[in-house]
Amino acid sequence: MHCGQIFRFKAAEGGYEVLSKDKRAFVVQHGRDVEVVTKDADYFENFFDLKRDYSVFLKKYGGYDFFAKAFRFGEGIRILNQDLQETIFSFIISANNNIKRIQLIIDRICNALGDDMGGYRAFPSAERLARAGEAFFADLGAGYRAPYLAKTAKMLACGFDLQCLKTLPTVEARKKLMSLCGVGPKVADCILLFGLRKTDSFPVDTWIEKVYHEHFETGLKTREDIARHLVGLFGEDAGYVQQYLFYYQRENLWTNGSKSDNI
DNA sequence: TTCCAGGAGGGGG
DNA sequence: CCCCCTCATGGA
Repeated sequence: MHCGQIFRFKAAEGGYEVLSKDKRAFVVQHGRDVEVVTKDADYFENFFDLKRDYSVFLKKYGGYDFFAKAFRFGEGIRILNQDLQETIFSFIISANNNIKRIQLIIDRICNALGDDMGGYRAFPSAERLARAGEAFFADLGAGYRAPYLAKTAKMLACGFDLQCLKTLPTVEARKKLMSLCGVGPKVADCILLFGLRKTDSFPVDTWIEKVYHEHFETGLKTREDIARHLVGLFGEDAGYVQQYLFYYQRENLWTNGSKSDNI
């Protein structure tokens, strides 16, 4: 839950309450197994990508020492299949922000505008977000992202074609996503990966930039170049590899306060 | 006080 | 195309 793909979850009943779109699940870990309790089993089976065998990534990339450690550390990670609109708004908010505050802002948006589902609230529609306007987002503490959110909500409510993105090649879908206000290269990559399952995407944020310079090579400078290089290296597996590396890097710097992991 | 967080938009060259 | 600056907000 803590690998930064999803922002609507909280501790509950010995595990977590997980919200996606207008649906809810409770997850509890028992040793190596995780129990998922929900009324929408099919939705969350797809959401958590439960049919895929993730051990193949260790077999393929275990030769990279840093990846092998990252995989074992983050074993159980899934690339989530999230609602596209929710993913778009969530990651616009994520720009130059920290996860705790991203969670807070999204929580406030749902509490203010989401349908009451009986015990929790749904993520509001683009139409409702568009009606709320820029001031609404500013009042919630979205900061300078408030106008981005308002503009993108308006675009999505006014017929921006999200449907075609699923069948579009990754490069084309990326270009189209970046025409949304507040969606640059990195945010687009997150939307491609978590909202459209384009796994030939490698979101490069400040943490992945550190990973790259510490464990790969240092030839490339811009995040765009690094992302392109890593997609070239891992292809359709790029998104999976990225997630293990991101989680490991971030969690280690948190708990140890230093990079204790150079190999 | 300064730095940092799952960066992006805008201007100028 | 590139480089540079600025943009809220809150915690460390």
